Amino acid sequence: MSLRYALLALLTAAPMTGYEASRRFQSSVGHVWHAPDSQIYPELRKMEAEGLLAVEAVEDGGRGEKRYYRPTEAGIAALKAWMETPLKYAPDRDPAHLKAAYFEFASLEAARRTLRDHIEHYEGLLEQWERQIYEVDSGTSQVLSQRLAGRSRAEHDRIAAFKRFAYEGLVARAHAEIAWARSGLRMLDGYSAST
Amino acid sequence: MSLRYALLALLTAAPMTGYEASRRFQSSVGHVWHAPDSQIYPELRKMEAEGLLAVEAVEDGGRGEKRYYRPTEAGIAALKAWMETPLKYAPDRDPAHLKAAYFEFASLEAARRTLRDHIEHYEGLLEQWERQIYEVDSGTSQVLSQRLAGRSRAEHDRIAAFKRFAYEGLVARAHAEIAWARSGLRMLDGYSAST
DNA sequence: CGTCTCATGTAAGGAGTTACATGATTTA
DNA sequence: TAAATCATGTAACTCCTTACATGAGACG
Repeated sequence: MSLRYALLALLTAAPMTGYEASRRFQSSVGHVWHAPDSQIYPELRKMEAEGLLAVEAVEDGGRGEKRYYRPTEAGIAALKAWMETPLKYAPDRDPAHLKAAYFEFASLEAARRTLRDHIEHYEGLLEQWERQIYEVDSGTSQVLSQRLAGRSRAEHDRIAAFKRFAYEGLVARAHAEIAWARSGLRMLDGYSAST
Repeated sequence: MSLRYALLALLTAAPMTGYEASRRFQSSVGHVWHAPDSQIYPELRKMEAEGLLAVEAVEDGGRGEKRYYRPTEAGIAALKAWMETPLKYAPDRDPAHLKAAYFEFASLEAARRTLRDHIEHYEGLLEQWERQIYEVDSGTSQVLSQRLAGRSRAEHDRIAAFKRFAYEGLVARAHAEIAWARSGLRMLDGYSAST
């Protein structure tokens, strides 16, 4: 259910075609809510049908038309309404911690490998998220610049601060995961030394 | 796909009926991989059909029979094989951080409320997870005691250490989430003071 | 001449959620 | 006598994943 709000939020920056939306999704909201093209296109259609998005069709030199999506007032209202309602937290489902809890069924090498993979995984994300923070700070994010166009200075700061805040949380999480996996590797070292 | 491994892991502690499995699931593996009854029963049947579980049916005084599930050798092998294969990480999909990134569409009160809810949510989980650690340390966990029955002392320590390790990771995560939300509340205080 | 990007999806299937169904027995 | 627990699920639905389809123009 969050996908539609992620899309609405993205489209408030500027009207876009489905293609643009799915490209930019990945470089902005997608860091916090992933969705593949195959989900984005149908969802845009559905939102159009429900009156949350308006479409402006533009001729595109012989090869059909481009469909620019833009949130309607109902769309903006839906986004705001979602913001006012409490979140539903998805129940915990974490394969890495599940595996770790049952490492007695794994070989020592496999256990080490999964922890190293965990570190690598979160280091990759960390890099992404830190780059996002950098882009917010330096104003190099295209989506964010569009979003800020025509807003007051005070709004700029708030909007950027919120993005920064969200990414900071993810960065902190990545650090916690990496620290955890490292402590696990140390624990495993204790067991390999004794056998 | 992890559900079946969570179930296999649970059933290695002792043979159980579907009902017992779904009760105990919630007080052990369920903290790390949630699943409702409606998913557990069919999955047990499927695993039985695939030869990963064996069933011993016991008469249950007039009202039918109880079906005790126990992992077969193939089941244990499947669990071990899963342990040796690298994890697939689910793409990021985090409604709390999504919301936070677009707080400009929320009222100040709603933003505060979502952060306070976030804190409350993770404080609840923290309590659960810390209780799990306590149960591991004090030997009060029934599932864990069954699992340890008939194993050597060295194995005891390892097995308990892995459980502890898994929960420590979750505890660390909860602390990180709480700290993040608190910092968000401070940020919002800055904005409410200035308006 | 082939691959990349633009531009738009469909189709099949698995995983998870929510709500409901049934009937016995134990506990308050 | 009502509610909780034991014991077992089914059914309908949404969400997400994976793989495939098509056809134009641009780039090397």
